[in-house]
Amino acid sequence: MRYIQKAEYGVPPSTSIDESDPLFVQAIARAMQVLSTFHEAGKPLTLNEIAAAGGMGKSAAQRVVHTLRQLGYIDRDADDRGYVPGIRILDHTRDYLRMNPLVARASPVLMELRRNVRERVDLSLRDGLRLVYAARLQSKRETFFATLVGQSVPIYCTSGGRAVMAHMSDAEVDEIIERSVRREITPKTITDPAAIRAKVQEARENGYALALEEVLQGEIAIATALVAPDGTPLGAIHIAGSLSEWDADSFCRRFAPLAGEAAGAINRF
Amino acid sequence: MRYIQKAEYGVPPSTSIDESDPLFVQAIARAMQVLSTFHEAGKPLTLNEIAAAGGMGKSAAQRVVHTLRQLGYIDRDADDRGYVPGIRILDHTRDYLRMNPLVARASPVLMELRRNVRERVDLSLRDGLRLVYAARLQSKRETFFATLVGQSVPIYCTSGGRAVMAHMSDAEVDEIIERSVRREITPKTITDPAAIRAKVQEARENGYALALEEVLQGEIAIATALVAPDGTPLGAIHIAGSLSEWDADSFCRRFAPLAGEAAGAINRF
DNA sequence: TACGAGTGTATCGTACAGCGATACATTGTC
DNA sequence: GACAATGTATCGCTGTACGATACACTCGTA
Repeated sequence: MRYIQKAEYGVPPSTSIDESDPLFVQAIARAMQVLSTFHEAGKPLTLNEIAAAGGMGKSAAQRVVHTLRQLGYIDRDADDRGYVPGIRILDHTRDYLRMNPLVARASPVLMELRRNVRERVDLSLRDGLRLVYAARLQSKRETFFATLVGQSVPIYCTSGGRAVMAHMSDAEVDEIIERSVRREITPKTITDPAAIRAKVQEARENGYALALEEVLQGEIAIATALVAPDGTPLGAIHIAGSLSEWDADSFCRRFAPLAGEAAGAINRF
Repeated sequence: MRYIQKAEYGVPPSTSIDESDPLFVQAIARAMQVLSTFHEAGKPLTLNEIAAAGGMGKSAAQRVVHTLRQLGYIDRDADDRGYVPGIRILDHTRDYLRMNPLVARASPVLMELRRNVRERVDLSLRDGLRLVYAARLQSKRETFFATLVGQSVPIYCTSGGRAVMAHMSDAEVDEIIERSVRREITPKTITDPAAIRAKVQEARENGYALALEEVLQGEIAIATALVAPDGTPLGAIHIAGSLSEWDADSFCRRFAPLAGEAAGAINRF
């Protein structure tokens, strides 16, 4: 039985450290930490692995896993060889998507956009230094796992990220660049701060952002930002295609106006 | 700012009661219960509402919410009017989908199926008395919210549910029918035990299950079961279309063989 | 077939984490 | 301007969750 690679580019948590907060319930934190262990996992985990990864004793892990299992948030693997995330998680997924007003507003527009664009269309939301995909409308050729809800990518080297940064002050942009662990995800990934700033500036001028093979070989993507009424960027709309079918110029000429229209429709309520 | 209806047909948990289990950490249970409060919510919740819904005191709710907020599993509403689920939830969504072997195996087949079928294609997984949608490939006309990952439907009155029941013993089927809270979700919903058993029997003979407007007006759906090597049904593949474009006969003639093929391809590893 | 290293499970006395009542500060609604 | 909501903070007591340890079981290997 094969399991899918982790392949998570963005830094997951960052969750700034919390200590000696009288309202902070550490049992809950541990539970979430145990669940988060799976972020790094490529296969079902054993109790000891969970304990080790979470920096807790075996007993603690035992209790937490036991409890989460009772509740359906953790399951035994089909072959009874380890623990995997449980299906109850999906209930919360639905709640999140349903109660996020941006997703709610964006969705019909996104569907409409997908009708006019035969390429992949995504909606991503900003979370710290990364963008998390909340809705993904696949094009025909992709694999499902390239388009998972919940997948996240770094801000510094993606079209969506740059679209978002374009709506920030230079200071904020610098801070993001600074705090991001920049690495060459592909050979084409731009990691140099000055170069990133230039791409952001370019996005400001064009009204959309462009990224070429910076996260995935052969992929071209453009994005436009979704902003709150006060101008704060909240996420982005992406259109992604293959360089085997498009060159950068024609891709932009064709899709930039559509992406811009869509973002505009969403941004003015 | 509008929020999406809850519209959850299936009974969410069932989570059999647990008492005085020495390994059971109630703080964790409370955390999950707080998160589950959103299942029933149509709008951002206040602390008091959360406390009341969870049957806990205000202080307890305060601590739990505070903690979950620190960790990113709960956020303040955009207008700062209440609490909503946080984005960190999506990270776990990804883990679940990625580490579920059935989803992994089924996905490519599903994509292929969608290519040949211009209608909506879904993958659902069984959880007790309900089916939870794990992957949804929209057709052109639907709204996004009709096709949310994590949405769940009852087994007793859906095509997928009947496909699943078709692979169970009569006793098991009866138990499901018995324990389900059967109500007429639409006027066409079949709630009579004998009638349900007949539909299951029909599914056994045909190799696929059919449901007409039992959950959604105007919707026709057929489904085939996904089974474990030992024969236990784990979920189903659905193809759903509109009765404004199809009559039942031609829908089945056209799609039943495709659905059968797809399920077959998945079931033999 | 016997070993041993790895699983998951069960038990138990103790300390301190989390409990809940209560009081306060802030908002916006009538 | 008074009121009924909201979210926030404080504080002693108690019972929950802690972690060490011992056990049962399933593997793969020798």
